[in-house]
Amino acid sequence: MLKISSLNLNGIRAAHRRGFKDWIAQSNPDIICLQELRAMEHQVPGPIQSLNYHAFYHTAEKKGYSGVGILSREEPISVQDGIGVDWIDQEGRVIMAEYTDLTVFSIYAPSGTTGDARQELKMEFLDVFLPFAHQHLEGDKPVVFCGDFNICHRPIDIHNPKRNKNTSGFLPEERKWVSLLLDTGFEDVYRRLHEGEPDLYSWWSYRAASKERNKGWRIDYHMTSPELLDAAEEAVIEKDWDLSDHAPVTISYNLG
Amino acid sequence: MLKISSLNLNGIRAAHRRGFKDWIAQSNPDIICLQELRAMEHQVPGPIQSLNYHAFYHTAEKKGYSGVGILSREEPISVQDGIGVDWIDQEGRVIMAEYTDLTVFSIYAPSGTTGDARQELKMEFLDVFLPFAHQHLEGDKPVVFCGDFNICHRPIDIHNPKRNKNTSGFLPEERKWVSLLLDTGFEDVYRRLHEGEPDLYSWWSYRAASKERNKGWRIDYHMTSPELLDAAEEAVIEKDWDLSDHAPVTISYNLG
DNA sequence: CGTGGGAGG
DNA sequence: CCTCACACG
Repeated sequence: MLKISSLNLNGIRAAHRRGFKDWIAQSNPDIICLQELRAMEHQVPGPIQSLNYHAFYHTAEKKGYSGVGILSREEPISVQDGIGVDWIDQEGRVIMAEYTDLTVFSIYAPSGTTGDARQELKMEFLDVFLPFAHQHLEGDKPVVFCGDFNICHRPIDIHNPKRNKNTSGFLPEERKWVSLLLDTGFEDVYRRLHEGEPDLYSWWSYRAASKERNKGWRIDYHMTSPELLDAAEEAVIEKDWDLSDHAPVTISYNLG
Repeated sequence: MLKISSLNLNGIRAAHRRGFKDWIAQSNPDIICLQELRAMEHQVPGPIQSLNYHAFYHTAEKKGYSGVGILSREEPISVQDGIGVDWIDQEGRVIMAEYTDLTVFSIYAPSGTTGDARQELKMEFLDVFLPFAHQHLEGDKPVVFCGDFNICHRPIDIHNPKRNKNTSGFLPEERKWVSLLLDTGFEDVYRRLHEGEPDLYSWWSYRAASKERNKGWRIDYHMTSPELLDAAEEAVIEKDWDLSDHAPVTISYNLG
């Protein structure tokens, strides 16, 4: 069994203070895909650097901003940063680690909530991501794109679909993009293992006590090649931990 | 008896969180001279605005920076902001409240620790302050200039005089300025009531656990006209409170 | 509401 | 070390 977690940390230093190490000790994933490090590699807290994981980070040029990483018990065969577009790679939004049996990505799509300019860049990221993802889907290894896509797919994935239909993260063109991804070979494994179940979210605003009222969004995904859906045995959102405004999305894959 | 306190708050909002109201309730000064409000008047916490004091503030134009104020149980006859020099008055460093029996100032001298340019402005402030103070000394009412002068007068007023002899706040020209003030009619009342007593400080750096080791500086003063020295009965630095990096300097005057 | 940076102390 | 303003989410 291979346990893979995806977690937007909202600052690896803050998450460390909130018990990131305790969560690792308890949940014990084989691979952890991290987003929003909000730190340079040398700023990662020592206790996290000392964990018994191989660690790879792709940080943003801007300090305290974005950044992705992958931790894994097994040493990867190769690691690759970025997607090949300058502005995206300067923001530290894509990292890949290739293992013997599968390839893993940690993905952090831009947020569009701060204005039109950023929303346009978000759509540009999605446009660039789609062929990039397909190219890796056509490789001969199973592949999983874990991460914060900053999009809710369907009304069931958001606590208030009506009120948010014009909100970045739940816009028709964003939702269509996820549908397209799923119609062209990818599987939203968490949802496939929880079809029709409402109130399952991975992010809650820090405002207005959203989490205790479970007013959330499901914007963190494992987007996989088909064989990983078949391999998936359990998918959980670990919302009892308060590591950040996101919860870890953890899926156990039986790679046989 | 008239109890007057001087306190650099290092942010009135932070001081409020640290128990400013509790200190007032317990110490119960008649007049409180405040420095470093680091807030606009509308940002002063409601519970402080609701205290049974008349409150007057002279804030800086720059947000979150400097600012002085006077709280008093008695309503002043008049209040005056500033010293008549634009850059000083834009920084909110001087406020006066005139009462029936005395005139009270709250003073916040610039810090020179951030570089030569600010050190020069500090000296300019001191140059402007001296004739301003003397002009009020020659009025017919007792006068007290309470505040953070950002200068230690003598070796006894600082925990490490040798190491700090070239540090802003303990420079020869700054120390001479205080001597000049005291040689031309003003009294450092706290020191006069504690002649020769070492280890009495009003400020401790937040770094290196300075306060618990009492590695401090005495930079907060009541500088008074001579009749107020005669009236002074008790002078205490209330260092048991942790309201900011400064402690209240509280003196009880018997105005007969 | 919360994180991180940076100025100012 | 601490406070505040600001950018970003």
